Amino acid sequence: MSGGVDSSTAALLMQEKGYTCIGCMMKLYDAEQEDGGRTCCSQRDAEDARSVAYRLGMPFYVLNFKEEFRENVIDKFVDCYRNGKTPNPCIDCNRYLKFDALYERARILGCDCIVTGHYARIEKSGAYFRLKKAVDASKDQSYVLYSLTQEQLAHIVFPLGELTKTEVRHIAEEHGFCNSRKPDSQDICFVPDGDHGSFIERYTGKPCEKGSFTDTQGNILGEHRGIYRYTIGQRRGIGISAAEPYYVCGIRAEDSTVILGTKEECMCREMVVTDFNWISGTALVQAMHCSVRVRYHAPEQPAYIEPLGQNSVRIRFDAPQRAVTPGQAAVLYDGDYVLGGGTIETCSPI
RNA sequence: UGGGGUAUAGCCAAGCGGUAAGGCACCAGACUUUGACUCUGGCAUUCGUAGGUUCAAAUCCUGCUACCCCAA
Repeated sequence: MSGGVDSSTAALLMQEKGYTCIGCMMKLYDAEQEDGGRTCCSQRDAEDARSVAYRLGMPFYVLNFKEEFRENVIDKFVDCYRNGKTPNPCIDCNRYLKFDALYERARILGCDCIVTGHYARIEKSGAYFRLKKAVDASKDQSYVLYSLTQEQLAHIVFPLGELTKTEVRHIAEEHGFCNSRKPDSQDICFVPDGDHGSFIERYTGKPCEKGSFTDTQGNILGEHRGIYRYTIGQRRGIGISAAEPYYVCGIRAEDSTVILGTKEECMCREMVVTDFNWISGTALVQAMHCSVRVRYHAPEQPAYIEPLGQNSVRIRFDAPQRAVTPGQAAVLYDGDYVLGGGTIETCSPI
């Protein structure tokens, strides 16, 4: 229970189905500042979660996962950015914390399954479990859940998968939850001010690591404030005026260079995706066509998928895509079902 | 110390006597359980400077200053 309306409502719905539940909140880090509840670990969030648990008559535990979070989310986040890539910490948090560390702890507590407020569905199909998009397409979170294994899927329940956000808020309101109108969380929870560049400098203790902006020909256009402040496709924050806006179309960590170009120069046709997880538990053997999502809120794009060893695939889009970004997740879909996903390792310009 | 040209926001730039377009950059919101993208809004009481003409001047005239080009 994060203290938000979704996990609170999930707890309620599970209890209404007759399950005996305990409320758990993960303490993931020490908030640098308490700034009005846009994080997931503030004092306020804990009070909200506890308040709901109390109202539902559930025991409520705050579990300390600061060490695991630091190792598997924050450190990875920082390393990823410093390697010129763009991390997705929410995916790592799901993978290593919510559905791994917390799952382990839940078993110790004698629980049969974990319930979260994610908007996604799990379906049993024969001996297998399938991960499916939420009914509310605008809130669908299947993208950030691609790393789930069959074993995990067998012990997870997503009670909100069939509901819309509006319905969830309505249910929370009806039950008098104090967080029924709480704004949706946003930004990286451990960087509440949104300035991840400065966060990385504070965290590593290293000052601003400047370097050059160049165009795609290698001409120097200016000086940047650290490669970790940029991501592929980014327009704002470059500070160079020209006839056309500049977009980041490449980041070279070796010599700390950020390559700028036009919107067209950010297009990509093919990428290699590693650390791949197939929801079915069986790796792809034969090349195939399916749909691919390369960012959270983006429609899937048709593409051709080829296996590259056990854990990697090569993906060629039917049509070029803009700003495909190493470090971000590529998730494969067959209609509403998630086939699997992995981390974008490299992408090649058109 | 001969001739010519240009000076408009952080950058580029329209305007050519009637009350400062646009683009880039920047800022603020919206969107968003990652980073981005995108969208909306804001951004020169003032046109290098000092005077003059005019009901009215960024626009015309004069001086000055700065920069650029061509000759030396």
